[in-house]
Amino acid sequence: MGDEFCSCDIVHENVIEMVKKKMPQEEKLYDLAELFKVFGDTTRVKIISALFEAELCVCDIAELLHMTQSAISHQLRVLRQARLVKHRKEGKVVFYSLDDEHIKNIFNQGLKHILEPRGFEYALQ
Amino acid sequence: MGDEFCSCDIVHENVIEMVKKKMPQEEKLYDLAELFKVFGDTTRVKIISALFEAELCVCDIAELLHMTQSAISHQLRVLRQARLVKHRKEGKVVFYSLDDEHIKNIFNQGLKHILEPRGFEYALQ
DNA sequence: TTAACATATGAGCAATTGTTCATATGAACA
DNA sequence: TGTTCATATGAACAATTGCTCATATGTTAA
Repeated sequence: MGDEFCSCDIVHENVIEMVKKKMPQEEKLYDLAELFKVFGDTTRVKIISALFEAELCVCDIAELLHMTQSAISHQLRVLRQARLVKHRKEGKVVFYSLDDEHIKNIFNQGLKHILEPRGFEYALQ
Repeated sequence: MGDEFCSCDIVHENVIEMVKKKMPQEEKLYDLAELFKVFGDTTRVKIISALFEAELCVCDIAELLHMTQSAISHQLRVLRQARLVKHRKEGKVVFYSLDDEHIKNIFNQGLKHILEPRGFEYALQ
């Protein structure tokens, strides 16, 4: 028994079967990773964080983050495609804002983890 | 006024100042991005998802995900360093489990976003 | 229409990342 | 002690990513 993927013999087959049955579909987990990937960049996190406070145009964000308009525009595209921001045009100016109530929750849960005091065992790592 | 970062003149200075004051420290946002980066990989998401169901040894995970022991071990290292999993040794075997109550919340909030029906405007993108 | 401007986008490049392969570590047992 | 086995780790390589630069798009005003 056991695939070629692990050389070991002590695989706990019954536990594996149980876990396999309970796990979400592969596709959902893939999408989930794709979503978190979007949150996994400092620039994008900053943009999201800024949009919590106010609707902003591309130039505002560029100015705020001290980055080029192009760089911001590229990242806004990623955020748009992930359905995290929406935009509203007013003449030449495009205003961006957050598009989802879940975003703040995801964000805050993440912050809770970050701010949690580190246990003893981790001080050693 | 305005830095060299954005060529535009219509920057909303007052809004920018307000947002700048309200935003979390740069360092916290960096750490947050680092955390989400860990969630932003299919293999790691699968590992976390599996550990929701049961404590597993490295070989179990490798078998479950049809991946090599080495690949899994490398990823467990990343998860350990992000304080997302903890390990327990029993002889030669190392059992991994989740290390944080927040993880499930982050995960579930992400799933809510994924599962949300897409709005009309996004069908066009 | 033409000029000016706000934003979007494609190509290119450097930096980062995830896997594989080979090997090291460290525990159990003969 | 030496062997076996479960896991960890370093180097190398391919794939991905985020930025820059140049330019395209689309809107406003002269």
